[in-house]
Amino acid sequence: MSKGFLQIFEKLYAYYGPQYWWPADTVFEMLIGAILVQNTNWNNVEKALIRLRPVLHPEKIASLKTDELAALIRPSGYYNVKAKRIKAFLAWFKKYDYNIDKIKQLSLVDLRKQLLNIRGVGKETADCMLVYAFEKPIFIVDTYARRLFKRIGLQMPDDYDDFRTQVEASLPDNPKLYNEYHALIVEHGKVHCKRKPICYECPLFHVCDQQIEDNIT
DNA sequence: TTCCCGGACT
DNA sequence: AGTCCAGGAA
Repeated sequence: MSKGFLQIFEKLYAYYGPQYWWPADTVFEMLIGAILVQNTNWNNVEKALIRLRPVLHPEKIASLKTDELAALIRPSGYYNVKAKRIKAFLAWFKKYDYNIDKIKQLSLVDLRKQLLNIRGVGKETADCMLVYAFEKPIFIVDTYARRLFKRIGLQMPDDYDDFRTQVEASLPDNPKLYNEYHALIVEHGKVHCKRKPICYECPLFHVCDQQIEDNIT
């Protein structure tokens, strides 16, 4: 059991410390950021959020035309697509009077289904919203998690939900844990477990199957 | 599979 | 000039 998902979490946490995610001033900003960050690096999302700041409020963004919104979020890339997605999300959000607390009262399963019904919100985006906006306990499967667990030597399912439930099976039902775990995996993916891995001083070196010959640096 | 798309980094 | 990035839809 040296390669359990909880043990991996603990090693990452011991090395990187608390990550204080999601980096946003308000829950609404987090929700918008979750759409903006799709297949985009965070640096470009920040540029878009700075331009959005003056209208970073549900009613204000809803009152913008889609192409006006697209112009504002241009630095994040895919701006025409993302403008429509933000609009679609807001249409759903409005049904709850833009009230986060009302949405939090929904069950995880019900809320997740509703989020996945929004055009432009897929599983990863929905789960990010569930964890970082609505404080629900769910494991976020992203490219960093797939790469990390595969590299460590665990054989994981390709299917998103199969992957997710397999990880969740060995973790306590704690929203704070899932919040920290995803943040730690992203940080680890950026610092050590990159596409071309940097295994020097990797906190998971001793539980990883990565061949020594790959460890140039 | 292909399209959507900017910006930092190599 | 080429690559990569907190994806999702058609």
